[in-house]
Amino acid sequence: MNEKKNRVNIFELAEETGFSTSTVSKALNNTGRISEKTKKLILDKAKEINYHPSFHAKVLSQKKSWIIAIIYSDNLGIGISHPHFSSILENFKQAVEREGYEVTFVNRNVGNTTMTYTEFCHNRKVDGVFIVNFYRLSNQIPELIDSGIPIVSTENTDKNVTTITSDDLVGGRLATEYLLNLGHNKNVCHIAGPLDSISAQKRLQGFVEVMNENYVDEYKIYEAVNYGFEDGYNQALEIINSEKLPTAIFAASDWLALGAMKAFKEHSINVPEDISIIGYDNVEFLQYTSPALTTISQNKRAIGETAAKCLIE
Amino acid sequence: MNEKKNRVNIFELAEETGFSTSTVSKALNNTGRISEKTKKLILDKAKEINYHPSFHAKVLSQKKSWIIAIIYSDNLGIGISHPHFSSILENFKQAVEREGYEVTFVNRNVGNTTMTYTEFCHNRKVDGVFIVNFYRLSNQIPELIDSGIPIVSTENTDKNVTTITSDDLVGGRLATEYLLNLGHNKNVCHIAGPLDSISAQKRLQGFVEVMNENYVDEYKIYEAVNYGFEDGYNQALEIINSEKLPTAIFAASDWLALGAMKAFKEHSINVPEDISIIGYDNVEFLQYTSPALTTISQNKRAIGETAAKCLIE
DNA sequence: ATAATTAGCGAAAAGGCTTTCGCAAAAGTC
DNA sequence: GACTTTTGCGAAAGCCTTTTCGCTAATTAT
Repeated sequence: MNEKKNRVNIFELAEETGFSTSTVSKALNNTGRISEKTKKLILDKAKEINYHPSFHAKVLSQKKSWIIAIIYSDNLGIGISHPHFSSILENFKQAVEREGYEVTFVNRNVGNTTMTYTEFCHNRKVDGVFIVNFYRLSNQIPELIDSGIPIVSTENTDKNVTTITSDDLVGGRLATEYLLNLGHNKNVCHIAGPLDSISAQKRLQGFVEVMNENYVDEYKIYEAVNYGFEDGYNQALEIINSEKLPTAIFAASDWLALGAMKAFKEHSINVPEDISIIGYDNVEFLQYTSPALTTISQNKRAIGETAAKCLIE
Repeated sequence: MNEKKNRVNIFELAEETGFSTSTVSKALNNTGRISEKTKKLILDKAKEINYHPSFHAKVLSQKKSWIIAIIYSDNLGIGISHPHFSSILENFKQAVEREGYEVTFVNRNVGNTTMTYTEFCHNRKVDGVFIVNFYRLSNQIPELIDSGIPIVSTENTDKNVTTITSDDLVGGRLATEYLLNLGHNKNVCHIAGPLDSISAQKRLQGFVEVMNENYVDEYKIYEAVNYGFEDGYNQALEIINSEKLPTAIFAASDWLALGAMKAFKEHSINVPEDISIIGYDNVEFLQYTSPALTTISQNKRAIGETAAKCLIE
């Protein structure tokens, strides 16, 4: 018995059972011509000697890696700990894991060289890519799309990429209708997200549509620099400095809403007594704070799972 | 020109440069006997034809995968989207990526078989394991420790595992001292975390120590079932039903604190007028809510980065 | 000028799996 | 019973690197 022997491999299993490696392989992968009897024999033995095919060898010889690459980039640099997207990601992860896949983050500076997204994906033989929360789209994305690797995205990336997103138009409408139903039929304002993002555009569109449909023309729109807390704060300051304080605000994200609330509080404007605010995204923890923020919920579970389903086909 | 050719591999690079594959390999890995001239020649060509060594082949032939496995398990089932741990994880990830490593989540049910942690790690040839927030320690952990794979953990796992954790004892003391300095020298209570966790024990210990040192003996301790929002809520109900309402509370986590606040609010007990609360963990978003929760901060960046450093050695 | 090192390089094996293809035996056809 | 088809299995090539070891050619030492 050699002490420093390597892990048990397919040859060992072949030897133990008396079959050839190819037969063993067929048994394990449930493929090719093989009798039930032989298969069972091999599988039993495999379990007995605790054999698991080497992951990397398998990837090398097949084309498939059972790995899905995550492309994630946010402006805040908080990565995985973003309350909204981490939740989408988690649900996505759970869904793909159920199908036998796993996720990895693309990391283009590996070893000494740096690769493009496409190079990374080919190099790793990843089976698919999930683009989530891409801050400003990289110019490498078109190349990635051309490469033919399946992609889904939470952002509107490209006409050729399946995009999973909650319906921002409907969401925008819902939020606005909520405010109208509260009785605010004048002096309503919308703090929009950065309007170069499709989602911000759609939410705004929903807002405007509902306003028009209800013949409300006294509304105002502010465009935030971004979706963050600070941005909400800044916009609120502008609002406070405007001639007439609105009675209701639809903020395009929960962070914007929170930031705005802080500004109002600092200026002794009470929410919701003096001004109503509705947010967007339904970041989980907000249900625990007070005053609880009314918010339009995006179903993160649905987004994550649908993305997974689409990718796996 | 064959159309359906595979990716450019080391043979191609060898052919292009006129050297053998072994020489090329040496050039790429900066190893073995090779002249500077040859090395440069090869590296230049590599860049030119856009060659990147196949990840999986490399892992297969070396022992190293440059992968670190994450073992994560929480009671809430929210995985990666846990506000506290995701932040630690993100910082850890960034730190190891800087060193050329990447992270993957261990997923024991892969393919058709299910593996133990150890099997998974060997199978993937992972170079290290980061255990973060392990809810109830699995009985597979000892086996993993024995396997010799480097491990660090955020939880007190085992005497043989390096554990990176903020100093809960000091934290517990700080929180308690804060309350004392506010003038609460009687009728203070502590909502402890589940006392089978070391961190809960330490925080409690800190509390008791400071109390004794200041000759305060009028304090009470409640043990929450877990660290969550609900648990805090439930404990607060108990507190409310007790004979005498405390004037200050040190909660062992921000969630506990938040849950408690909700209960108090429902019973028209105002925070901080009627009762002071301090939390623990410094979950980021809490700075955005109001009333802002005072909290003992755990430096998640430091934890993540230190863990990374320890693991890589 | 000769002997002893050293530097530079390549052939081949190892790492562990899948898959094609061919062959013999078993089964089915008339 | 002769002929075709199906079935079960194995040899060998492919996937892509790294690494050991031995062989020249170039240096250095004497």
